[in-house]
Amino acid sequence: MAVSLRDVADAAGVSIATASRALGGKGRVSEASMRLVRETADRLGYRVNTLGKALREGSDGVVGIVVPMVSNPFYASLVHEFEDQLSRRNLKLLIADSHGELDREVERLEALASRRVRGIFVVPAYFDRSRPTITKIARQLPLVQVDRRVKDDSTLTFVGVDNADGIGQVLRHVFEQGAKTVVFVGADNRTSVGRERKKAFTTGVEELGLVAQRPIIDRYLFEFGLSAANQLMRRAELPDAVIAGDDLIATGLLSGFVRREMSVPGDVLITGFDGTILADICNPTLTTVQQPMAKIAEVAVAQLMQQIDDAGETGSHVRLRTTLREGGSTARLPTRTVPRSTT
Amino acid sequence: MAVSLRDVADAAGVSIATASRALGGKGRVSEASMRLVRETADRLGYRVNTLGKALREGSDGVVGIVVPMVSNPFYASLVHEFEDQLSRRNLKLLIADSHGELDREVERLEALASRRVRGIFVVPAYFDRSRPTITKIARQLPLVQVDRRVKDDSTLTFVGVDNADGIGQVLRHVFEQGAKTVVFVGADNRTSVGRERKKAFTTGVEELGLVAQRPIIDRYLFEFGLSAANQLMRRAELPDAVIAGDDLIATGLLSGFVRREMSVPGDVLITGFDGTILADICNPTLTTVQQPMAKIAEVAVAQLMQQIDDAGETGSHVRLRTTLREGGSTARLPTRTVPRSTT
DNA sequence: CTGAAAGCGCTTACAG
DNA sequence: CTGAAAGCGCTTACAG
Repeated sequence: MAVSLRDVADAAGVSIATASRALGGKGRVSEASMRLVRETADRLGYRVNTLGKALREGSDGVVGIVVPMVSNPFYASLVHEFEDQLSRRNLKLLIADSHGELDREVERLEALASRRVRGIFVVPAYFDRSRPTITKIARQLPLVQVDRRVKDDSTLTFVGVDNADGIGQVLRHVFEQGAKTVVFVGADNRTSVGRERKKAFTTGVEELGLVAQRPIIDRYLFEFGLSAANQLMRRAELPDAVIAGDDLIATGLLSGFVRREMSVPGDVLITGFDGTILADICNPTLTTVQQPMAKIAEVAVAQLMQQIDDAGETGSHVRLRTTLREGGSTARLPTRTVPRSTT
Repeated sequence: MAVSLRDVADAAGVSIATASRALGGKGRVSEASMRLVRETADRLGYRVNTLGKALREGSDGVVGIVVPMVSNPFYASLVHEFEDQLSRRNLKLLIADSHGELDREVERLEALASRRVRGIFVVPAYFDRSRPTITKIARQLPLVQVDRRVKDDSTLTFVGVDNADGIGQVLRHVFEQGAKTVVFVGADNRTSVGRERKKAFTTGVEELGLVAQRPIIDRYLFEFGLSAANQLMRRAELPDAVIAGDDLIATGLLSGFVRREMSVPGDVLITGFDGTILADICNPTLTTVQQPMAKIAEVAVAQLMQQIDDAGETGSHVRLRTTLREGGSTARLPTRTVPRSTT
C-alpha cells in the first residue's frame, strides 16, 4: 500500500495536522517540525494523494478538453498549446475525443463534470445538437467553447478566429492572383465553423465580383479533398481557384489534382485554412489561413481562469485574427495553355 | 453547490446507503426504492462526485499518458487510438506532454502518480536519463512503456514495433529499386528508437552490400529534414536513397529536395518511418514503414489491464510488426541523366 | 506552534 | 431490503 500522511505523521512523531502543514507549506510550523516531517516524507517516499486533497478542496487541478479528433493536426496542435498553457498554471489536461459524434460528446462532457474538473474546454461537435448539453454543463462549471460554437450562445464563452475575415483574406488573395472563377470545397452546416466559412465565401465572392461554381460540401477529411478534386476535374470547366474549408481538404485536393497530372498552381490555385504543418509538407506548399493556435490557447485559458475566479463572468466571445500564409499553391495565376485532360 | 448523494437521499426519504445502492446498481434494493431514488436523482440533477467515489475505491478511472509531443502526427494518432481503446473500458485519458525534456517528464510522471491514476503509458524522453523515474514509478503503479523504452528495462513492460525489421524493410525495398548508395538521416542515441533505427541501418547496409554515406543525425523534426536535404545536396555525390528516421524528417527531406528543383524519386529515393498522414499528403507520396497504431494501443492497453488485475505481471516486451507502405517517393530507380545543380 | 476533530462524497461490510 | 457507521486521505478552522 502507498504511504499516507498518517504514516508520515506517525513515523515523525507529530500529528497529522502538523505533517500536513509542514508539507503543504501553509500555516505556522516550527522549523524543526518542518525539517523532520519533510525528511520523513522523503524517506518513506510519501506522495500526497491528490484524490483526498481534491475531495477536501472541492476539485483537483484537472481541466478537461473535448475535441472532435485529436488526430487532426489542427486539434493536435491546439491540444499541445493548451497543455502548455495549463501546465504553467499547474493544471492537468484530461483529453476526450468526441469523434465529432453527439453521443460521445455528451458522454464525455458528463464524465468530466462528474469528475469535478475545474473547467472544460470544448470544441462542439454540432452547431445546434450540441447546444443542450453544453449549456447545461456550463451552468454547473466553468466552460469555454473553442474554435467552434453552438447556436444562441450569448451566455457561453467562446474563443476562436474570425472565419469570415480569414476566408476574405484568401479570397482577396486569389483575386489578386488573377482568379475569376472560384469554388468552395468545405464542410457542411453541422458546425459553426462550416457555416461561417461557407457563408463568408458567398459574401466575399459577391463583393469581389468573382464567379462561384457550385460548391462541394462534406467533412474535414483528406479523403474528401481527394474525391472533390476528381469531381472538379469532371466538370466542364475547372475553376481558377479552389478555396478549401481546411488544410486537410486542401491537401487532399492538391494531391488529387497532382496525381492526375494537373499542375498546382499552374492549372488551378488552392488555398487551405488552419495553418497546420500539412501546409508546409505538401508540394507545392499550401497557401492557407493561419490560425494563432498559441494565442487561442492563451486566451481560452485566461477566460477559463477568470470564470474560475469570478464565478459567473461568462458570455464573452473572442474572435482572434488570422493571417494569410502564402505558399506555392497560389504562386502564380493559372495559365491554361494546355487543354486539361478529361477523365 | 452541486447536489450530493446526501441531498438525494434526504429528498427521497431514504438512507444514503440505500441511495448509493439504488444508483450504483449494486447490492439488494427494492424495486420501489430503486425507482424512487433514481427519479429523485434525475429531478435534482444529481451526478456522482467521482472524487469521493475514487477516494473510497482507491483510484478513479483515469489513466495517464506521457508523450514527447502531441503535435507530432504520430503521437497524435497514437493518443487518438489510446483514447479509443480506453473509452471502451470506461477509462479516461489524462494527457501530458514532456516536450522530450527530462524535467517535464519527471514532473508529469510524479503528478500522475500523485493523482493515483490507475496506470500510466509513457513514451520515455531518454533512453538512459528517463530510467530512474520510470522504474521508480513502475514500482508503485501499473506502467507500460510505449514506442520507446529505457535502458535495462527487463522489469518494465514495453509495447512497440520491431524497428530493426522496419528499417530492414525499406532498405531491402530501395535495394530492389536499384539503389547502391544510401544514407541515414535520423535521430540520435537519446532514445531507444533513435538507436535501434540507426543501428539497423548499419546492419542492413552490410547485409545487402550497399554503400553507406556518412549519416546526418539530429531530431525528429520537419525542419531538420529540410536542412538535411540541403546538406546532402552540397555533398560531392548524392546517394541513391535516403532512409529517414521518421515521416517528419522524410517529408522535410522531400520538400528540401523538391524546392531545389530536384526530382524525387527521379534524382533520389526517400523513405520515412511511422506511416502517418504526412506520407499521404506529400507529393510524391512517401514510401514509409507503417506502424500499426491501433494495434499498439490495443496491446498496450491490454498489458496495462493485465497489470492492474494481476498486480505484478510485468516485464513483457512486445514488438509488433511493421509493414512496408509503398509510395511515389521510391517509385523508380534514380536515373541521373541530368547532372544535378550545385548550390 | 501543535493537536483533536470535523468533514469533503462516496461505498460497503455489518447488523437487523 | 435497509440503515447506521466506518473510513478512503486530506486540509483547515478551532482550541489550547
